[in-house]
Amino acid sequence: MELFWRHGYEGTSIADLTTAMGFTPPTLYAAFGSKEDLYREVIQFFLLRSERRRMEAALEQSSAYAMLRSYLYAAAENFTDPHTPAGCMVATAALQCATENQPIAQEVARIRQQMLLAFVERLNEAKTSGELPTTIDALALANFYTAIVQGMSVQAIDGANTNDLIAVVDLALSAWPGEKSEGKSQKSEA
Amino acid sequence: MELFWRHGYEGTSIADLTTAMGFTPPTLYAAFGSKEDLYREVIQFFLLRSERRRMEAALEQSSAYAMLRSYLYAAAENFTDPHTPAGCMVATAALQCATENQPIAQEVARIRQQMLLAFVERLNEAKTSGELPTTIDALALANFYTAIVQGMSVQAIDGANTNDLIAVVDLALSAWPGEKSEGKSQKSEA
DNA sequence: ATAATTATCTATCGATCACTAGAAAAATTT
DNA sequence: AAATTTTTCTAGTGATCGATAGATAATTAT
Repeated sequence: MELFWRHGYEGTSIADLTTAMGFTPPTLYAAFGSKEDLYREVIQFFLLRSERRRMEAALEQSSAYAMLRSYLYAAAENFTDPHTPAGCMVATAALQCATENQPIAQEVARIRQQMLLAFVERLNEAKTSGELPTTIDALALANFYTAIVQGMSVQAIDGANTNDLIAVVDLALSAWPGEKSEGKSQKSEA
Repeated sequence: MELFWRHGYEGTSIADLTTAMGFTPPTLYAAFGSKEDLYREVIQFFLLRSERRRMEAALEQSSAYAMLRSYLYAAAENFTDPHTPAGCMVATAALQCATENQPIAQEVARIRQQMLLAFVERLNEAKTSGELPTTIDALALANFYTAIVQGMSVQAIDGANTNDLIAVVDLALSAWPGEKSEGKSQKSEA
């Protein structure tokens, strides 16, 4: 996971993987089938380990604003965690790749769309509950906060630290077009 | 340029390039030296053709807010221009690559930093002129709008259209912490 | 027209790509 | 302990990677 995270799908070779894991190619192929299968498995592992945890904690918040704040602060921390490669493994993964690897790019893009849709659903709930004006375009708002997450991933890869990203998050939250009600277990402001 | 733009540095092979250009490898090497040299030349061409034009038009605006609006609207259009590959060739390029291509990644990252610094300078001018409160953190604000640009590039690659990105831009502009004075040749609102 | 130069070709270089057949070793079962 | 199964290894597959030597064709200079 760390190799794919840091170098991407095309930038990581079978030799890199087997060297890092301490065995030879046949063992890798017996265990994972192919490089593509392994990458898909790694992405799923990453999602369970990082992304899903982040999203589930965020969705527990009682307001959509608090959900976004929770998610974005967690992203700011995780993208700059010194124990893992910088950035997000899906937010900015496989954006450009060779034609033969297009299926990989599409799969990662599909996961990004799912992340977006989770935001859209939560924002629509907020419109129903009255937290957001019904005139708000939930998809546009979700695209905006998703863009922030993707931009944060780029900047983390470029060397930004946690505080840099928190400053970006605070500015993004200032664009929130509804009441800024608190969630039930909000984090402290930075 | 189109091949590198669409498939990235690692995703584009010499065979891809020579086939598209209609000659053989020795011709390419006689003309450009190496794949790496060619890529650098392509990036410079891209900057002159797209990025610099966008930035110079934006910097002509008389207010920092109008500059940002000009730049972001131009990006929304350019990133989704059907005549060119989606997204930006530098904003989201070479984020993950093999160890041996790290120099390429660093060069593109350096260009991203220059783009950021141009924003920072303009925002500091805005603080001097009184357009922005002196309490504003220009670097943080520049990081925020740069993140938006990078996120827009990701979303353009994922299939977003111009209006999708304009909606993101409008939300980003709503976070502007100063007076929203108009530039001398502003574009119409969407 | 001939000579010199430039440009492009064919054919290939060694290295590395993802991947695998078949043998050897380790673990498990009887 | 012997037989079976599973795992991992050595050693290599053909394909493609970026890049090049040497021949040929096209252009330019004399």
